[in-house]
Amino acid sequence: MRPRDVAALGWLWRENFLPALIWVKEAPAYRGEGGFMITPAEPFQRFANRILPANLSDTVYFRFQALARASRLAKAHSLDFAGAGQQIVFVVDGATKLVAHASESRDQIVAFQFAGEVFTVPGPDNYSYSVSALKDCDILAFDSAEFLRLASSEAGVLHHLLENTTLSLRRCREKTIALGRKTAGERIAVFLVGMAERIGVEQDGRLVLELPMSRRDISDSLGLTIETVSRQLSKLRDDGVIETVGRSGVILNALESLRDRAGFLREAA
Amino acid sequence: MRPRDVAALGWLWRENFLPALIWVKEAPAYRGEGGFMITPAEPFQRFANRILPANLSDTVYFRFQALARASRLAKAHSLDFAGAGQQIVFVVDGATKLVAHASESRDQIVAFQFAGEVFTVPGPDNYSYSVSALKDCDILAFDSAEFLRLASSEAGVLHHLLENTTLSLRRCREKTIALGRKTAGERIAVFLVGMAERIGVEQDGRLVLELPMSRRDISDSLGLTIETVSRQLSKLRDDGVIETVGRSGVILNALESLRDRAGFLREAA
DNA sequence: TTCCGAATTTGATCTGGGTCAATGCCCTTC
DNA sequence: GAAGGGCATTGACCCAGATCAAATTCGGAA
Repeated sequence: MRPRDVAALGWLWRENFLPALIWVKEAPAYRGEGGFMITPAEPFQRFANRILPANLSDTVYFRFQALARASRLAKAHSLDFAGAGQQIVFVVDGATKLVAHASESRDQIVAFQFAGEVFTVPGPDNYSYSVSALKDCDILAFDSAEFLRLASSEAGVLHHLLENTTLSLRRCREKTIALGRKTAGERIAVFLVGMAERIGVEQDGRLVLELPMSRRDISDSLGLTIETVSRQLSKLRDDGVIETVGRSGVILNALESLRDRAGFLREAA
Repeated sequence: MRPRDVAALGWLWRENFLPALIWVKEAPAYRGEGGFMITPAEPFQRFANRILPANLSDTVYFRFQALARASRLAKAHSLDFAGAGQQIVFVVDGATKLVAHASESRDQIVAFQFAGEVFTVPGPDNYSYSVSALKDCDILAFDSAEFLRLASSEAGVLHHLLENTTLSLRRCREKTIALGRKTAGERIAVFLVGMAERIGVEQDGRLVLELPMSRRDISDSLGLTIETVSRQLSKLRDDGVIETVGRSGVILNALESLRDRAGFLREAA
C-alpha cells in the first residue's frame, strides 16, 4: 500500500495524523538495506536509516514505529501542535518551515527544513509554533516525551538526536547573528549562500536554486519585509551576482561575491 | 586544595586550561552525595551532579574527569577556542556570555550563562566564537568530540546533554523571534522578564535583579545600541515599571506590565 | 572623603528599511 | 491560449532606532 493509495482512504488521511504503521507491512525485511527503495515501509524506513542505529533490536524498532504519526501535508497547509507538547519531526519528503507566531500578523520563521532532516518543535511557551509545508510533504511526527522515554536507554538514538539538535542550534545561532547585526543586503546574501549549501544544484558550473519558499517566507525568516527582500534581490540582479528565473529560480553567478556580501568572518583573519 | 589555593600556583592558573584533576583528590568519596559541599573536588563534582548519571562507574567517571579542563576566568577576560573544535562548557560559578564575532566591532552575544549551566560553543565556521566572563568565573571545558566519544555509549549522559541542548535551542529561537520581529521596547521587556526568571530574587514581594552585564552587553545581545537600551530603560523607569539601583540593580515593580510589553502571545488567545 | 575615568544617560540629527501605493508579471485554470 | 488573481517589483515617503555629541553619574582607588 503506497502513500498514494492510502490517500484514497479519504478522511483518515486528510490533515490528520495516522499511525505510520499502516504504511508498513514488511518493514523488517527491508530494514538496514542500503539505498532508498521505494517500498511500503518507506517513510519510517527513511527515518530509521537516519536516526535509529542499524543494530537496533526489532522489538525496539517496532516500538518507535508505533510512536510515529505520519501525515501528508499539502503545500501551504500546516500542522498545529497546540495543546500537545514538544515534538520531534522528520521530513520524509518535501520542505517545511517552522513558524513562531509572535502576535497578530507578526510571524517569525525560525528555520526551514528539507527532505531527510529531523528537528524539534518546541511545546507552546511564550509563543506558539507550527510547521507548514512549502510544497507537498510527507512527515513523521513523534511526541518528544514519548520518544525520549523509549530512547532513554538507546545511546545510539540519543547520539543522533543530539547531533541533529546541535546542528539546529548552530544554524539558529547564525540566524541570531544575522538578525542582530546584519544589514538587509547581508541577510539576503547569507540566506542565498545557506540555501546554496542545502539545496543548490550545479549546472554548467553555476549554482542553481529552486527556492520552495515565497518572498514572504524569506522576509519572515530574515526579519525584513517582502519589499526589502525584493529590492535587495533586484540589486543583486543589477550587479550581475544572480539571475532570477520566474518566481522561484535563482542562478548564482558569483558565489564568492555573495560570500563577501554576507559579511562572514574573513578567512584570512 | 581549594581553587583559591590553586590560583596561587601562578602561571599554571592564569587564563589557561588546567586539568580539573588537580582540583580533585578524593572525588569518589564525595560523588553522589546530595547537597553541594564545598570540597576539593567541587568543580567537577558540580558538573557530575548535573550531567553525569549517579550510577556511572568510577572508571568512566574518572575518564570524564580527565577530559575536563578547568579554568578560572577573571571578569572581562575571555576564553578563545580558535583552532579548537566544538566545546562543551560548564559554568561552575559566575556568569558568562557566548559572543560571536561577526566582523570588526560588530559582536553579537548569542547567549548568557549562569552558574550551573552547560552549553555548547560551536567550532569556528562562518564566525568565531568566544566565551567571556561577566564576573569572576570558574569554568570547565571539554572538547566536544572527545566528550562525545566517551559518552557515546552512556545513554544517561547523552540524555542530559540533549535536554540541555534542546533548552539552549529553545532560548535561541526565542531570541530569534525577538531580533526578527520585535521593537526595542519589546526586546528590553523580553530581556528583563527572561533575566527575572533566571536570576531574579524576591524581596518584599518585588523581584530584584542584579545584572552582571553592562549596557553594552545588553545591546549586543538584543541587536540594539547602548543608547537605545538606556533610553528604553529610562522609559520603563519613568513609567514606574522598574526602578534602577546603581548601574546593575533593577527592581521590577510590575512584572505583569513587563510581560504585556514583551509582546508575548496572549494567554487567552 | 575626594577624585578620576569609564559607564551611562540625554539630546540632536540622520538614515536604512518600513509603510503605503501602484504597477507589472507569473502561473494556474478554464 | 486568454483571463484572472495572487505574487512580486518598483516608487514615494516616513519613522524607529542608529549615529554623533555632550553632560552626568557611578564606583573604584588613593
